[in-house]
Amino acid sequence: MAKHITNRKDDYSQWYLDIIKEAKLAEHSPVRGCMVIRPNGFALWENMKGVLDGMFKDTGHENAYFPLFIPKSFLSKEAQHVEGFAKECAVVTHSRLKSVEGGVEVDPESKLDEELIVRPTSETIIWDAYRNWIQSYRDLPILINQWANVVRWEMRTRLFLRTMEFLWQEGHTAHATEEEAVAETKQMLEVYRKFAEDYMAMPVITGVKTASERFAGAIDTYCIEAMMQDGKALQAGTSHFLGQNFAKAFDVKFQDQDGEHKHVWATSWGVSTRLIGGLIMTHSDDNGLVIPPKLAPTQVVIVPIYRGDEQRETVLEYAKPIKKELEAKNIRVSLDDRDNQKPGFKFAEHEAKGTPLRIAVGPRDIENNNLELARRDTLEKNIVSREGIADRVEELLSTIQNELFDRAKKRTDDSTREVESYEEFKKEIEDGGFIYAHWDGTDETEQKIKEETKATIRCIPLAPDDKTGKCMVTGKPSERKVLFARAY
RNA sequence: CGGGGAGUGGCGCAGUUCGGUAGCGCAUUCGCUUUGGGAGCGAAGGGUCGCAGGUUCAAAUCCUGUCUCCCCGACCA
Repeated sequence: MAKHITNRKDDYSQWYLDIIKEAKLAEHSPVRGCMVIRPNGFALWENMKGVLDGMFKDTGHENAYFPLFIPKSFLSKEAQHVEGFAKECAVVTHSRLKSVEGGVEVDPESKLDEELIVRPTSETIIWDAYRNWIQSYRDLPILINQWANVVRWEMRTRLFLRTMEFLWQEGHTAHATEEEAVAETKQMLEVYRKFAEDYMAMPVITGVKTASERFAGAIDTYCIEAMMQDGKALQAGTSHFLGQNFAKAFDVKFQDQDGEHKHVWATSWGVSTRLIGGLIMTHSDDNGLVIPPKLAPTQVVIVPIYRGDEQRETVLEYAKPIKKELEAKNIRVSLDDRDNQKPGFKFAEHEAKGTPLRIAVGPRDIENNNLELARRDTLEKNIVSREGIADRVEELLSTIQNELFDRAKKRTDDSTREVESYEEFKKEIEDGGFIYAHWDGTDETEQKIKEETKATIRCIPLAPDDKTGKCMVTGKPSERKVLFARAY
């Protein structure tokens, strides 16, 4: 049998690329570091967007859109923010091309007075707008999200995980009080956790970033961290408490009930197409992509099996009502009636694409009033009765969703250890996974660990931990263990 | 920016050591047979061998230059 996907353990990078290629999710573009998202990949993204967007609206947010271009001067207003993004910005300097012999060149006459930056994130342009929108405490809070593309001029890229241009959502909120902004930050982190775990079936650890890993311009960066099958961690979403940094930089004040003029409090939060990379690396196997049912563009595929035109008609007539029954339950189902591919090819193809359930019907099944039901996640096949198929499928989709999470959770838990000594840490980190260890809270120690072991502090978990101890490196007192891993 | 690898029909590759005028698999098109795990046979179409110079009677192959992509690092969602 032809096999197109590399073994995971053999070469994880190649395996990851094979999955994307075989599932037709995306491919490299002619422009370095950019990505063409193919229809299969985009359909998945749209489903993810749909769920997230609903969750944002449920928490009182609304969508808006801000410009792609940011005047250079805006980026220089918040010192830390510039520091963080200056090194990776695409800059527009001219507005015209002109024809020359053999092609076109930039018209030097069209040089812009002020260069434009292609947004690496939209805090600055949004806060410039908020200044005009906010006068009174009655104008607050502002709870806005935007779906957009951003550009970060990365040195090294990987499909979905890090591309120069990527799609994301960025929420930007403004509040009258610190407490409210902090609550918003935590609320959105919880939205992300819920989405990752309940929809992507990807277990995550929630926590706060250390100072060195913090978003440029934030007071606190909260994050969700997931563990991939190769033992590396993936930052899957961030929610930032920005304090009054941007309000001060863009002079955004409001008059409070007490008549005082105050700077507003801010948050921002985002998740990106990187989530697709996380989804791939969490569930896929050596047969291809595995998509959790809740997000799968196609949840069930029906593959007819027949010999000759006459049988084809019979089988399709048997299959069509099944499709209708499933659709009546809002199950996303497709009937693969292509006549130019054999069933075996279709089986393999739908496995590569990650369709959660497959129903095969042929003369044998019709005769016995049966169907063959195959799970993508476990590759189990069962002959089941035609009667009550819709209920069975509905239940099975839910089972698959839950079991995908349980398996990923077990894998994550199994890969999570606690260590006491630095020696032990150095040894354990080689096996990948999450490691809890004591840390003295200093930047220097964190840096030293990173240089010596390539491991970073993924977060200081929100989950309570009252076990005090001593830093594994310096022996200085530590209030709690923090989460380490090598990361993407 | 450092280290490694690669550019040859749409895709994946062989051919380069030792120059002789381009080949294989998949895909595509047509025909017939097939269809319960990536079909078989027959026929056909499709490539100025990344680009630019040079050596030579002759260059995918040798020399010089150059561009691009991928992987591993540094940087980062």
